[in-house]
Amino acid sequence: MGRAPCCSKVGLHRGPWTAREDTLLIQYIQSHGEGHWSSLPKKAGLLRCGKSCRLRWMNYLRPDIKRGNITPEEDDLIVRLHALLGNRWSLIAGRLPGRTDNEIKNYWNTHIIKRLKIQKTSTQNVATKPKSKCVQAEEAKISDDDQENIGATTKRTKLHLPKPTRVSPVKTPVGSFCDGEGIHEQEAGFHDAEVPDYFHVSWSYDMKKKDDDCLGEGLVCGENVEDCYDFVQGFDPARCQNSEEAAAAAERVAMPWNICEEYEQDLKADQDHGQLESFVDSLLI
DNA sequence: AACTCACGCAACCGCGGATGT
DNA sequence: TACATCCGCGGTTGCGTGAGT
Repeated sequence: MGRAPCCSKVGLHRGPWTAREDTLLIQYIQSHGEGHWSSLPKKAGLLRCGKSCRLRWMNYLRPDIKRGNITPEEDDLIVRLHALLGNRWSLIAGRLPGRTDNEIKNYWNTHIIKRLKIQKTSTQNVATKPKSKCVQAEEAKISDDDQENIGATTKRTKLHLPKPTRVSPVKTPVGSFCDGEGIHEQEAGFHDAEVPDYFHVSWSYDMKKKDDDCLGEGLVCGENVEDCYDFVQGFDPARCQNSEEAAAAAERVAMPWNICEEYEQDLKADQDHGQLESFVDSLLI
């Protein structure tokens, strides 16, 4: 497995981009399109490495990038998606049109973590209404992060979670969903006794490439049953308090809930894993 | 006015999967 | 099959800037 040499090793420019460099990159991509990043700098007349060009384009120069502050709606969606997906910033960004993974990652690390820490502190000092388990889950993650950061100050270690892949073993599921009141266990909806293999079809970058808005992936392709269930229940308009909230939830993730119903009917009606595998595949095409 | 400090964000780094030869 | 290269990702760094003293 090789690795492209970094800029410093081949004497290329580093650091902030100049207006001239931006112009060269924009002009080249406008006339030749994205891609072939390794050869792009030379062709475009840039003394940058391909990775740097790609990063600059993806995170800053792309015309479809949304500028301005993260809205409360986007903030809420980031928190929800992070509870489901963890630090998979590119997947989270995929649900926020115009936002980049880098931007969301920065926003999370600066604004949201700080806010959740403040919430944690305030709720520790004042015992009031029981805290949402969603918030608790995020706080637990943050505490873990703190521990990792403590270690990182003495020795920088990197943890690379395995990329999700298609797996087949059937796990014992624990139905749960997360709403404003917390995580609810064993609620009606999914079936706890039997979980077909296809339920464990994981998030996959390949699948995602087939269709960025492939809604089947969120419905049936979570890393595990909990993820699927959280995702579905967390955004299910049918479980919102009123029609306005439901419409907003549906619009926010642009998710056709008839697929969910169809899926559940299918689950009840047919335990043939082969047929259901095909059903899942059909959703992913 | 000068200095310090904390914060936000753009950019870099290294890893590993995907793809090509 | 083995190796090289490309590409995209998440983690991290470091600089610019504004607030506070």
